[in-house]
Amino acid sequence: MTKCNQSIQSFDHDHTDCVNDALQSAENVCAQKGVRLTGLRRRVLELVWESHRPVGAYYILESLMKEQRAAPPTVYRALNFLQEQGLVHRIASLNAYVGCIHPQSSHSGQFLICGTCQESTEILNEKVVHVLQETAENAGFDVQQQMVEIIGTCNKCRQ
Amino acid sequence: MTKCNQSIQSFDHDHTDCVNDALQSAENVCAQKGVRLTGLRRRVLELVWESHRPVGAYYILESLMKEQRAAPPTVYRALNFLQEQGLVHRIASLNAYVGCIHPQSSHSGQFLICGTCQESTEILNEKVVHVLQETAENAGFDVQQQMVEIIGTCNKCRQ
DNA sequence: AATGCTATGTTATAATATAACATCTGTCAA
DNA sequence: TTGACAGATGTTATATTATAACATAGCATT
Repeated sequence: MTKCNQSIQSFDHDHTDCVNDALQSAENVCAQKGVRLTGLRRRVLELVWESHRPVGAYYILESLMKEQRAAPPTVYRALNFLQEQGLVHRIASLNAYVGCIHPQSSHSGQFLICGTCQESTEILNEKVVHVLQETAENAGFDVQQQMVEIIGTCNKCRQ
Repeated sequence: MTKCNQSIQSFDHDHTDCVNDALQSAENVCAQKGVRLTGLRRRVLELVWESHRPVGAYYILESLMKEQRAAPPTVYRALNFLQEQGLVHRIASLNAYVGCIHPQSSHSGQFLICGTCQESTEILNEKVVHVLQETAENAGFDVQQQMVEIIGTCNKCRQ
């Protein structure tokens, strides 16, 4: 069975597996880094992963409020933690969050974002990473993070 | 005298020239496209250009309010127009706007954004444009816009 | 148990952006 | 010249996204 790529194969696999894999992977990453994946943080990560689309903080908040008392800072703090650990990415052009598909390797996210269905596919083009790094270096610029967001229409929606 | 690059040479040139050039260029672009660069739009563009940093919509609003009655939609509509005409870019990671340094040629913006001084330098690396285009195409994705924002520390601030 | 650190709760508010509808202004046809 | 239309702007209200500031709880170490 194909693995979830946060979008491309949305409907041809059992997404529960993807969520579980992501959570297990997160446990490992956090254990290795010596940081605490608390119940709350774990649950927020799960909520992010359950959606095939990038989800807004307030959407997560609503889901969370069905289970417990929660306010915006609750969610934002969890999301910030998850971002810092490389477990989720924030997509700036959508003000939304999406699970990272390879949290083991540190990297900046590159995304194909469909304006029609809102699904987002994370890609990782090393060539782009390097060229951008090089360009920045030539300008004496020290890179901390690369944000690449490509907005357009996905294959499914073009048909 | 060097020309303004929205940041790199901030303090070694007469920025008034840059602003004037940008406004003149905008007039030409709009005339050519048959769209109206009204007084308001022109003034908003000028305010964007006057700053060497990307400016927020509410900053522009405040400036504008010193001269005339204005409300958020006034500013957002002008900014949207300017974006559509390729005269300004919106930097998603800052929720801020910056004048485009080559509005004649249509393109997506690539930016080096300094986290220390907030200055942003627009770059245009064709290689990146092409590689991203290619990557997207291979996924059957139709690109409408490329957003590249590199966050880090600029040369000046590293010293 | 006392201490201190991290995480979470709670309240309020800041910052960014848009909806919806009213009015004005310029253009062009009759 | 006028009136009819379209596009631009004004106006009011509100939606959406995010953080500040301070209080409390939970856990680890001594």
